[in-house]
Amino acid sequence: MAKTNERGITPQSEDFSAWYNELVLRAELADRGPVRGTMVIRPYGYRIWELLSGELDRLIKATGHENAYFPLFIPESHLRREAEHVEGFSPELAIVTHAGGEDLEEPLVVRPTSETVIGEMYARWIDSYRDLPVKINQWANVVRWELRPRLFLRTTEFLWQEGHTAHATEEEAVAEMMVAADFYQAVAEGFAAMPVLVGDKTPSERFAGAVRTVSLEAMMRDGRALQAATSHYLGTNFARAFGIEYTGIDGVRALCHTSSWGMSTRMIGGVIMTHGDDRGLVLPPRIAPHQVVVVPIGREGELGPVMAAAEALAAELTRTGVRVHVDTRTHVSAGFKFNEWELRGVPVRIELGPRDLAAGSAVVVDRLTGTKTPLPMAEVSATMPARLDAFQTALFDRARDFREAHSATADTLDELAEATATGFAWAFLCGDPACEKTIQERTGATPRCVPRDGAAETGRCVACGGPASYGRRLVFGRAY
RNA sequence: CGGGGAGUAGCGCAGCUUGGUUAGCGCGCCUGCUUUGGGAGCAGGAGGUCGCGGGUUCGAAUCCCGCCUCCCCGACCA
Repeated sequence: MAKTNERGITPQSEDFSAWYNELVLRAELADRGPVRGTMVIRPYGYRIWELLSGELDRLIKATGHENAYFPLFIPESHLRREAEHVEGFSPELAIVTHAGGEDLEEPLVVRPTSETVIGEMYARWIDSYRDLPVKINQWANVVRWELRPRLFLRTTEFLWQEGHTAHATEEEAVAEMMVAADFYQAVAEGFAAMPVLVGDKTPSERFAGAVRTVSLEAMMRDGRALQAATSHYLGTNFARAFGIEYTGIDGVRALCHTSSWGMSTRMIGGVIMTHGDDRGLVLPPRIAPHQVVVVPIGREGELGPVMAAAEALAAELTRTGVRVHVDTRTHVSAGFKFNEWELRGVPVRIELGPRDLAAGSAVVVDRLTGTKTPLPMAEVSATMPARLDAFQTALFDRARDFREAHSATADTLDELAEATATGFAWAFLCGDPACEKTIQERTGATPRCVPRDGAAETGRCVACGGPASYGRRLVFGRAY
């Protein structure tokens, strides 16, 4: 365990996971629940989730999906209908065997995901090609029993959104999978300022029961990969298992092609590990609960006018659409507040004291650079939206530059091991799962995805030297 | 599940080896006064089933046995 004085947090370079744990707790994003692996999302963390999920919800609706809600409990027998699916999830299921004071006739599984219940219902609702496509999303909690929990990254219960669609053809279902991947990328890059590589999973990394899985992979500041969201083309696997069929225009009975896609509270963990530094969290303005915090400074006698000016400035900022918070606490010092709001990742701090009032100005402080800029009061709110936009862009650019600086092509296992020790490796793979296994055993890294933007290229498998599949290099990394 | 570490006040810890007053320290908390431009000061105060159960003993936070929980590192996962 790394040492830390009671005021600071363990530096990233000393112990990244200690840094992460301390930060989540100290910034009051979340706390551990009484049951191992469970998490309480505190108001500050939940607000981030609201901002993130609000944007995603808007995009989901804008692409023609409707929200609904399906039950938490799934009859165990239903889950068993899709063989690969059960097999994939069985080690992490929570099962209720006793309820209402009696043993249940049939155990109930607490949903680890809802393909099965939703499939069951779709089978009931879909009769004709005229009923298609069905495009439904739900916001829900799911439970996957975790052996090694981490707040936000891997908790036994987590919040997410799961979209489930049914289509007449493979082309439509695959296109749907890509629509979802696109809006996930828009949220990750445009709001979380987290650059992602989007592409197919290899068969061994695919979702249990899927024909294709597309994931978004981001690099954390310790060089490891985080899967930020996934989107699946399920083929007719679930349609066959649950009887999701329609009669076509030609009168022929056919199986639907389905898709599913999800983004979870893990994204918050990604934000923390993409942007945070040794002083604490750094939040992208678009998902920051407070984009600006005003810290009034002054002795008791002179605090009145300062507070009044702070409130007036805040009102002005609110009018320009900025989320602003005035820290009116009088029992902690100004210096304490500076440190605390830096720890909690507020993009811009405004210091306002008697000296500023006299000069008709305020001091604007940037969380990323620490730069303090005295500005005439009138300019503070006028320039704030642009300042926040620039901050958002700077965060994204910094994260992308970091990823590029920690990525390398690898044509041998040694090169792959070296690159993935600190970041990503781009390498060829033949497609044999045995080679993936070899690579993981030798380097700890796994293929994260086949980046859809990767340049077309051919070569030899980094593990066996055989001819490469996929027509391009895959990204490898050590995964969270 | 395997390996390592830890359970003592809200948080972080000392005390345990070598049993013995009323279990300490820092931070935080409460009250008052002074303070406030980078984690304020002084004074006073509150706060403890020493993880749980059993045992040894005149006497256990301390020694012995059993159990539970949490954290970290490895194999599966959004």
